[in-house]
Amino acid sequence: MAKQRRLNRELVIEQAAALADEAGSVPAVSLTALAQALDVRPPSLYNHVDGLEDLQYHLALYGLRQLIFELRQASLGLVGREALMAIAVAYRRFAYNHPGLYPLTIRAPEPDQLELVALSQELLQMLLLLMASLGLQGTDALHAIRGLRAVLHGFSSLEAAGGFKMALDREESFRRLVGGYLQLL
Amino acid sequence: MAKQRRLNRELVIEQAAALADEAGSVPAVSLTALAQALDVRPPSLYNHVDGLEDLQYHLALYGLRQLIFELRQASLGLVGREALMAIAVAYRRFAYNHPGLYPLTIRAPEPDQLELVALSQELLQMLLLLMASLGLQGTDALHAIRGLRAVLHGFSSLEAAGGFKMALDREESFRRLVGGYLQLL
DNA sequence: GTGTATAAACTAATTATATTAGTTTGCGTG
DNA sequence: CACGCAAACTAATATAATTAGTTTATACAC
Repeated sequence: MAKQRRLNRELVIEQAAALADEAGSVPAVSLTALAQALDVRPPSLYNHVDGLEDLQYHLALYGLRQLIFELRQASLGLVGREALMAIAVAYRRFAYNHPGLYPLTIRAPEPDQLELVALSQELLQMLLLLMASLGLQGTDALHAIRGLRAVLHGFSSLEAAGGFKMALDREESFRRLVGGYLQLL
Repeated sequence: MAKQRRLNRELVIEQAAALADEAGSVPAVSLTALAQALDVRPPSLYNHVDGLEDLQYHLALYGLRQLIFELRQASLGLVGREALMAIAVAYRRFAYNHPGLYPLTIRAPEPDQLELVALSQELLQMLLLLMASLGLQGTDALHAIRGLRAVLHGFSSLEAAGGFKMALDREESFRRLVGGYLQLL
């Protein structure tokens, strides 16, 4: 019953992501709680992750990778406003389903966080292509992307934070907001 | 040099707010750091605040009160889209100037947090009046308010998080997004 | 003015967390 | 099959929040 080797970084990150989403928050994932969930002593985690900060960095990578994947899936084969609407729906769903992971996908990467920078670029590239399919280029496209992100992040994070508790259809609010915004482009 | 009585809850909250905004984050305000800034031992803070959670609750109140005040100031004497644009500018500025306090103004109040609920109502009421001045009522007004909040919170929080680091005028992005949204109403 | 009750500070101790150092051991590779 | 490494461990340290119990400044009654 001792010192079995069964962990690796991926398992650690996955378990941490599960805990974060269950708890609905990142700081709820302590190394102690994570170690407990993995049936291991806290120091053992340092074999796979370089402390709490590093764990959160890898969680951010994990979350952003998954978000990009789901957005890509959602927009497969679509172009223009249809593609953007599909992305909007997928974005909102991701934030809703992953209240722990989602906030990590937002923080801007430091220049030295190479993988995170690369993923951000990837997402930007994907949106640039879609904007182009809609006829937008250059600074117009960039302003449009900033606006889209603001709209999606704003709605999704307020919703995830329980901000829309009034008895009023949230789907309808989302449709009006995103539909309206896409019309503007 | 001993046991002078000089603190009260207001001083404690104000210092905590200052620390939070300096550090740009709420969790950076530990009771230890706060006590140090006030030249007091950590347990002494319990005479004014009922622990860390209670401190953060009062910080949220403090922040939301200030936000509402600034939004009100900004829209004084204005109606319709002009008023909403003024509010948008003030909202963004608040988030930018108070990176520590701002996130606290977002979390939805629990039903038992009476003062916070009241402040939320106050803000909602203010926006409802402005929407009415624009001819919007009932569910249309509510959807419009949700959209506005999403737009403002989305842009402001992404900006405050350092999310718009590309060399592209942030003012212009903001003008386009908010101007466009107000046109839709 | 003096005495006293209270509020606000304190010290001391407990619990929980992250982290480091140093040790043991399972297990794949040569 | 032995041997080295990686991954687990134990032990210990530092910082944070919190509680209990103690001291004392100060406001107010008399």
